[in-house]
Amino acid sequence: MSHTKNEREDGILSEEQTESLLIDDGNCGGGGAGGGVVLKKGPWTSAEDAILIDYVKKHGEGNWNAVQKHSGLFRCGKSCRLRWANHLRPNLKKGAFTQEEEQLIIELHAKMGNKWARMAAHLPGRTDNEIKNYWNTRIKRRQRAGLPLYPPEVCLQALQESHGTSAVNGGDKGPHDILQNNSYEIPDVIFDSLKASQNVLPYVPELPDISSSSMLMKGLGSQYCSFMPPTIHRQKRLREATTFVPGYSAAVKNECPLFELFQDDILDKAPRSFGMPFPIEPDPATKNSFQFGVFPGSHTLSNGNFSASEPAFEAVKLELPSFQYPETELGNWGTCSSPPPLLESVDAFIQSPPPTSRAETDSLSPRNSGLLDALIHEAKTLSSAKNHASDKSSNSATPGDIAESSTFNICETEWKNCGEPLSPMVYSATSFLSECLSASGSSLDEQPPAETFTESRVKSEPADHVLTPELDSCRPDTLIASSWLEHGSCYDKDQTVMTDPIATLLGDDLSSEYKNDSWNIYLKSSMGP
DNA sequence: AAGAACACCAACCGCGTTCGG
DNA sequence: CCCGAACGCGGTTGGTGTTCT
Repeated sequence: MSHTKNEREDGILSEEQTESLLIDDGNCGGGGAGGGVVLKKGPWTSAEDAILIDYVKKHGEGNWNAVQKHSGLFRCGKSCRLRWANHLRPNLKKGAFTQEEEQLIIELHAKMGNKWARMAAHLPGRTDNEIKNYWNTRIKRRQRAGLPLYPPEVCLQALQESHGTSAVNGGDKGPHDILQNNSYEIPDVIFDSLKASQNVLPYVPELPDISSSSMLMKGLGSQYCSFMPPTIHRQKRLREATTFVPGYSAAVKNECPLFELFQDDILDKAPRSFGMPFPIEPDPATKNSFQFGVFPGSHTLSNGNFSASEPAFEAVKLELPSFQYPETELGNWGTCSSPPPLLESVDAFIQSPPPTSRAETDSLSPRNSGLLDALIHEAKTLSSAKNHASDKSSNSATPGDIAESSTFNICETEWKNCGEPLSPMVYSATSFLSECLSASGSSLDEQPPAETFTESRVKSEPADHVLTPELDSCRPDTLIASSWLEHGSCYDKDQTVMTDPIATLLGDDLSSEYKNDSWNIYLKSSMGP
C-alpha cells in the first residue's frame, strides 16, 4: 500500500508534519493511554513498523497500550494492534486471494455471515480486514452486476450441512455457540429471496412471475438474468451483463424462455420501476406501501447481500427485514385482514418505529450480524406465531383472519410434525426452492393445482389448506413460512430432494451440469471481464 | 487528455465483551 | 456487583491507482 504524501522517503515524519497531522482526539482505543499526548494517525511509516516489530519481539503481543509508553511510538494501542495484526505479524500471506481461498471465503460467509475474524481463522495468513475488504469489494461488484452473492452450490451445501448438524447440535457448545452454529446460519442470499418475496409478492398478483423468476435465477445461480439496481446506468449494466457465461446462459434460456423476455424487460423497465420489470399501478390505498416496496426494497430484486454492511443502497438501512419487526407486530402479521393496513403499518413502523418495540428488536440484534438476529427473530417469530395465531384468531373477526389463522394453525401443526426446529436456513432455502417450483408454472395468476403445488406435502393436509392468494398478499413471510412448513417435513430427511426441483426445471442433464459447473460459473461471473 | 467511476487497501471509529481491581 | 481499562470485532472512511467514457 502506498503511503501518503505525509511520509518522507525515509519513512520518518518531520516534527512539523507530526504536529500538523497527529493531534490525538482522544478517541483512540481505550483512550486512556494517550491522555492528551500527541498520537499519530494515518499511514504507518517503515520506521514506526520497525519500532513496533522490535517492541513485539521484546515484549510479545498484547498490552498494546504499553507500546507507546515503552517504545516511544506515538501510536495508540489500538493502532499498534491493528498494524501488527494486519501487516507486521509473521506468516502473513500477501497478495491476491487464490481461487481456493475465494471459494472458501464464499462458503464461510454463507455459513458465518460477516464474521470476518472467524473466517480469517480458517484462512491461515489472511487477516479479517483483508477478507472483509475482499468481500465488500466483491459484494459491490456482484450487486452491481445483479449477480447472486452465493453460488447455488453453497446454498445447497449450507442447507445440507444444516440438515446434518441440526440434529447433533449442542454437545459442548453453549447457547451462544449453538446460535452461531452453522445449522442456524443463513446465507444472505436466502434472506434476499425472502426479502424479495416480502416486498414484491403481496402487492401485485402478477408479481410472482417475476419474483419467482428472480428466485429461480438465484436458485439456479443463473448468470444470465440479472436484476440490475436502478442506480446503474444501463450501458454499464449491459456491459457487465455480458460477463455472464454464454453457454450456461443459453442453456438456461432455452429451458426457461421466460428469462429472455424477462431480461429484456427488466433492462428496459427496471430503471423506471425500481427493479420491478413490469408496469405497476399502485392502489391508491397502498401508496405508502409502494413507497415502502420501492424505495427501501429497490434492491430486493437485485441479488444484493442482505448484510447491513452493504452501503450500496442507502435505503437498506431503513428497511427492516421481516424478522426485525417487533413481536407486537406479529399479531398483525398473523391476522391482517388486508394488505393495505398491513403495509401502512409496516411503512409507519419503519419510519417511526415504536421505541419499545424497536428497543426490543435492537436488543435482539447483535450489531448487524445479519444472521444471528435472523435466527433469534425467526425463532421468536415462529414461537410467537404459535401463540399469537391462536390468540388473534379468537379475538379478531374478519374472515381473512380466520383463514389466515387456520393456516397458521396448520403451519403450527406441521411444524410440530417436523419433530425438530428447522433452521432458518432450511426455512428459507426450502421456501426459495418452493418458489422455484412454483416458478415452473408460467404465471402465478394461475394458481397451480393443489396437487401440484403441494405435491410433497404431508398426506393428512387437506387440499383446501393450500396457501391462498389472500394469505400471500397479506404476509409474504407467511408464504415463505408456509413453504417451509410445507416442505420441511419432506426435505428434512432426504437432502437429495433439494436438487430435484432444479432437475425438474432444467432437466437432468442440465441439472447435473449445473451442479458440476456452478462453482466455476459462479467464480467466472465474479471475476468480470 | 481529462475527468469520472471503480477497485483496492489501510486505517480509523464505535461498540461490545472480557477481565481485573 | 460495579466500574474502568484493555481488547477484539465489524463497519466505515479516505487515499491512491486503474479503468472507462
